[in-house]
Amino acid sequence: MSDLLTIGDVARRSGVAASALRFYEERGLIASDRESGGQRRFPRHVLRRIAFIVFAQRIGLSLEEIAVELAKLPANRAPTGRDWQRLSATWTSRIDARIAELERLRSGLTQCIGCGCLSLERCHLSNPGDRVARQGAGARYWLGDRRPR
Amino acid sequence: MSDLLTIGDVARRSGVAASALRFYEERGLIASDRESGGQRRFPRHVLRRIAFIVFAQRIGLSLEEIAVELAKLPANRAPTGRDWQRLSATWTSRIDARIAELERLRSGLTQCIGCGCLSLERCHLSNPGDRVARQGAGARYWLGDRRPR
DNA sequence: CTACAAGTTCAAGTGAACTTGAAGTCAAGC
DNA sequence: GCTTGACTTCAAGTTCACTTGAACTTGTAG
Repeated sequence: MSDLLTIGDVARRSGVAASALRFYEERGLIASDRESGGQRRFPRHVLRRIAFIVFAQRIGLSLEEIAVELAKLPANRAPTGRDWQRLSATWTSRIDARIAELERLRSGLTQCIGCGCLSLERCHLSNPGDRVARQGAGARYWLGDRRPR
Repeated sequence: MSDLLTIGDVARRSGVAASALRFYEERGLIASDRESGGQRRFPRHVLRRIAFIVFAQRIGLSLEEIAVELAKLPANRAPTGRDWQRLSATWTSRIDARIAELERLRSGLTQCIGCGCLSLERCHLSNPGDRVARQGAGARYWLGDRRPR
């Protein structure tokens, strides 16, 4: 197994479909060299980047947000453990916020829905806006979202 | 304010757009009577149902799943607090599972990504398949999903 | 050298959850 | 009785994150 991986290699090793990898490349989340014939050759460290993408999605970030984060990595040298940790630090708070929301929802579920306060504006389980359960275009101020404009 | 609400009333009171309410009705999540002229008139208790829908979405259920849950409510009488609580009981475990996953992700973020184990199959932060961060068609067995067929 | 698996691009399709627009009808206030 | 805002349906559009298909080219094993 050489130092450069074909798209098929990367797909097998990461569990991410080749079509998705091409899509990520198109969106600038990963990069590849090209062989003389035009085929992609990925440096091995792309696997780490892909792992990060998968993690981040699972946490609830959009590809666009992930791209922004990944852009913060140094372009000229291979990212160190410290680089990665700096990125992920931001997210810890995001995860915490989402956990807190889920805990609020859990108590709201047993308390509010059963008791009836849920039926109106009194029930403000606050804290909106993370993307995992992001607001559609419709505002839901039951959950603390701002009122629709 | 009478006992029957127009779609505009419901939209204002729930914060859910009228177009979304029509969509929910089409999908069988809520129901309405019609006036002679054909306009919708919603019984007041639909607000509770809508609150439930919004909650459930926030937790991560799809509309289809929510429809299944709501179908368990007694059709012939107004649901009691006990009815609602029976529904939401199922979800508590779901929320707990999602919280657990987020906690795993949080530690994975600081430990695995920094250290390098994330780069390959050794890193199995298990437990797949809730819908908030649901798997796309691409499998990601890094996160414990089954391998693609 | 040839077969054929694996790669390429580009356009179009998918599904979830809605929104938007067009074209028309209803209902409430004056 | 008329105006005006709220409502109706239906079809088509939107965003996200990909996948699928067609038509074609590369690269490797025998």
